[in-house]
Amino acid sequence: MALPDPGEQARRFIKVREAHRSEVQQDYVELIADLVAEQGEARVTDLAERFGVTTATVANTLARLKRDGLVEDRPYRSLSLTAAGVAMADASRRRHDIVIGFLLRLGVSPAVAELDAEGLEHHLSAETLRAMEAFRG
Amino acid sequence: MALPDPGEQARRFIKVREAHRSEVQQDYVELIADLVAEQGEARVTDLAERFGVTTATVANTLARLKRDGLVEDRPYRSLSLTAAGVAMADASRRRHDIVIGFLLRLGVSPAVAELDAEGLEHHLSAETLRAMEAFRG
DNA sequence: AAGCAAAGTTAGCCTTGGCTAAATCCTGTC
DNA sequence: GACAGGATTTAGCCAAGGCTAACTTTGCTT
Repeated sequence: MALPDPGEQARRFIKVREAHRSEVQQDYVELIADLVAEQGEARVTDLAERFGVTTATVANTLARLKRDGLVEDRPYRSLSLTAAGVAMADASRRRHDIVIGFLLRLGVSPAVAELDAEGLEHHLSAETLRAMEAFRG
Repeated sequence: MALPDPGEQARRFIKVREAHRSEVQQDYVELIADLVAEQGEARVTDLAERFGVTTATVANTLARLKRDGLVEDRPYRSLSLTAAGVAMADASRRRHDIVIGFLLRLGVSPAVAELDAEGLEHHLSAETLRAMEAFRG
């Protein structure tokens, strides 16, 4: 078990740190899209309840999403996504579904599949996602 | 595709945030253990190079690891782990190897397996790890 | 044994993403 | 049409984990 080349190893960790930076954004746009689809609107209170944080934290995070052009800036209005936000939400949802389906076929229980998918889905390369899609029990 | 129960969904996101908090610590103890095993010692410069950060960042992070009783506090000396640090490193390495082996059997290329494993390994429940161990091409 | 280069540490800054408390806005009810 | 209460935002705090720049320690070389 030789150690990897230092530069190669660094590239891996840098990749993980990059993934972390967009994780929260992806989770937010995905949940906003889901709420709009299911309930017609997404409110700050809903996000706070479902993420398990305070509404102040949601407001803080939304400010970054607005700054980055993912969420419409309409204070005191129901949340909605920009075109870029919708695109990110679609990609996130698709990936989320692939991971869930894969874990279920692997024999993981539904509850645990949903639990693990939430953390897993942000750290999968295109190649691994394809392998998961191709996998049939 | 109904939305999950709000409390259930919150528990998932809280779990991911908890995992994030120990990720860096696990990566550090694992790399320190590997370096000691392969090279006889682990130096701050090695960690910085392999994580892709500055030595100042490593020193900063090591201060937290020392505070938390995972790394021996011996300034200007080669790094070594406490008993707790060794235990965490062993668990991390075992999990890392399970994930790598699983991805390879799934058909993912070695380079991508190493890349994805680095992000993946911190978000797997015991059940999913068992399923990955049991999986044979 | 001195000096210098490399290694390590410290100081001070930034962003992210949590929090509480307080202020502000909106809305339904009377 | 006022107002109470719920929803939202703002202000100010904190820790983690990045950075640069400056300083200290170590250890090699001569």
